[in-house]
Amino acid sequence: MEVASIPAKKKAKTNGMVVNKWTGKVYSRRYHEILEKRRSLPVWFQKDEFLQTLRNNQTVILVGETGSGKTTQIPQFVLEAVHVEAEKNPRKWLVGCTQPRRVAAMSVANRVAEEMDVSIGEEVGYTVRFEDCTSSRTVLKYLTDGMLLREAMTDPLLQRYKVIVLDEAHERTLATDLLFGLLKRVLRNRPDLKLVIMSATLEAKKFLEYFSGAPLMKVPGRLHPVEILYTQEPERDYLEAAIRTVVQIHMFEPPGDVLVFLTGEEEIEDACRKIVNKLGDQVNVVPLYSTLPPVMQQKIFDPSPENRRKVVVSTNISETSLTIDGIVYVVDSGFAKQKIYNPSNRVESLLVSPISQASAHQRAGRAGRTQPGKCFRLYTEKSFNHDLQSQTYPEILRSNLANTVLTLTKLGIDNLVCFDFMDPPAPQTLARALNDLVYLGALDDEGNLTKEGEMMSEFPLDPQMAKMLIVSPEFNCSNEILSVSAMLSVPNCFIRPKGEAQKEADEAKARFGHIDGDHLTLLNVYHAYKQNNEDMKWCYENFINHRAMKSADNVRKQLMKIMSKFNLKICSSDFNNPNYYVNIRKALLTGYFMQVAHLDRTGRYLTAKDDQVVHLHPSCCMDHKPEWVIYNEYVLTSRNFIRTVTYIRGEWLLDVAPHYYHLPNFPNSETKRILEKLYNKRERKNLE
DNA sequence: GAGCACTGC
Repeated sequence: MEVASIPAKKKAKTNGMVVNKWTGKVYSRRYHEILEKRRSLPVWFQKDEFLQTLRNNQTVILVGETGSGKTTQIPQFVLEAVHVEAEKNPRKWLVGCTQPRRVAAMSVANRVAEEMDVSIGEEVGYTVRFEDCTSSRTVLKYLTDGMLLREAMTDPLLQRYKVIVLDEAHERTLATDLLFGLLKRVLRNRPDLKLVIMSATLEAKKFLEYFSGAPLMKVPGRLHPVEILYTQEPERDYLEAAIRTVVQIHMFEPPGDVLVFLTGEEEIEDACRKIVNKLGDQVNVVPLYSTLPPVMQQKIFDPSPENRRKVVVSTNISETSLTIDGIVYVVDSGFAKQKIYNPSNRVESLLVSPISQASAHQRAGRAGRTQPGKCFRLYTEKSFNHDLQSQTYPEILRSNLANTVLTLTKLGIDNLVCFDFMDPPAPQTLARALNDLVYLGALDDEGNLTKEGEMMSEFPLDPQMAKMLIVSPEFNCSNEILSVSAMLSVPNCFIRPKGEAQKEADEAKARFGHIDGDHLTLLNVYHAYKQNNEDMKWCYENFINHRAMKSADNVRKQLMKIMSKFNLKICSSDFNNPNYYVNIRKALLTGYFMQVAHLDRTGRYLTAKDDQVVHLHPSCCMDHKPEWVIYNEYVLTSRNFIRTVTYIRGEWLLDVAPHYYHLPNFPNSETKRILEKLYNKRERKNLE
């Protein structure tokens, strides 16, 4: 790359005005204004150093704290370098930059388009699920990490790209972790491809070892100093301590907004009430969590009336996804709800657990964005140093990997044990995932992808759901299974306000209720929504979340497209056919036969094979307890609940999943004895 | 008779 020649090219002028090499137009005034600001960003002081490093290495690791400008500037630097080379080589090359979140990919792309004085979707674009805002002119593309992984499925060597920038690598999302291993392989086969790993704080040593030989470049951030204050003694009750701290900040500290980190919706609402009880309208208290409607979320950005102090009580959402300016004080409870996966019973659950040191660091940083701040940690310094792990466990170690294994297999990784994971998952987790995929028919006994598995891997869904979609035409109900799948893929559509309207909401929900279960209830809701022309008012009157429905419709369209691609028939039984719902329930079971529970003689449900005692979730719409049910989710909270449950018949298990309900290798249990009876009954029938 | 940290394809 001829980095040195860049300034010369910039001198192309018309009437003394500098011309934008991308559009051939004279740069706007706005461009020059922004350029001035860009030049003061910390990364600009290391621009030449970065380009030099990139020229001499295939992989570069760049660590830059918040405010360094790396996400917007580095891809543009890369582009300059690549463009110089591309002029000699007319082949089309793309610079791709991944983000863990859709919103970030879209907003950063918009910002960079503005900085480059081009229209979004032209030279600079983005690709996220449901939206591809790029064109044949695009040279710089922001995309979600999951999207790049998808692209790798059809383009294993990522031939369209000349440079890939993996941003926010420290977050260690599942997709980013898979891309690490994948890209290492691709780099070996494509000496011309370059990779830039960008991260806030990271376990530098671990990254350097993993990308052996890659140089590490550090860029300072532009944060104001944040004073860290610990408690002298461990706090017994972090909620009470958090409220007390907010009151103290309000009474003794100079003006400035407060951000409190707690763990969940209920706790946050509770804390907000208590703070209001203590301080009344001296402060402006605002809750913040993901399920809050966007209008309410927007409230955190509104200036407080009469310059009152704002207190934002938030979940982890403001640690990564949302940035609130003007925060001067952070109160860190030291806890967050985190996903835990237990491979032995395949249960994912949310558990309130201590955060990592890296996470605590990130939280503290939120206090220093606009001026020097203070962070009150509700734990002791000793606890910080000795009890908190340095980094949060990467997601890959906390997830069910069935989908991951399917993706990797599709990507041509046939020996998972040899795959170069930065943190290899537990062998038991991988084994369980492989097993499940064999049961689902996605892999054969040798672990090779089957034709069906090939199709399943193309659906952006869990393998069970993909399976039920693929078989649904055989049950003449793919239309209905598409709708159910879409509804299961979006947030809960039922709104249940606290207080007086609750009863009304429950009655509204009951009107959609289907006697045979929740999956069919969801189908009823979807049908009613369409019959009422997707009307917002109708949703409001029926306590249905309009956003969720719109998003379900979107998902449904995407899934239908994939179905058509494989020539899977889109069909329905006649609604008056007595088997209309039977067919749907059988199709559901063909995907979810591993998530079945049986009612024992004492009136408890036991999961098939694992024999765990589970309870119907109170949100379940069935007014009776059928002998056999399938469930969509196993949730571990105050009790073991199964949620979204539908009635099935035991005999169907023998038809739909004889390999899974093969008795010789079934553990001894009441369920097994019942299954034996079913098999015997069937045999007698066959003999008659 | 209870809940959904947060993402993503």
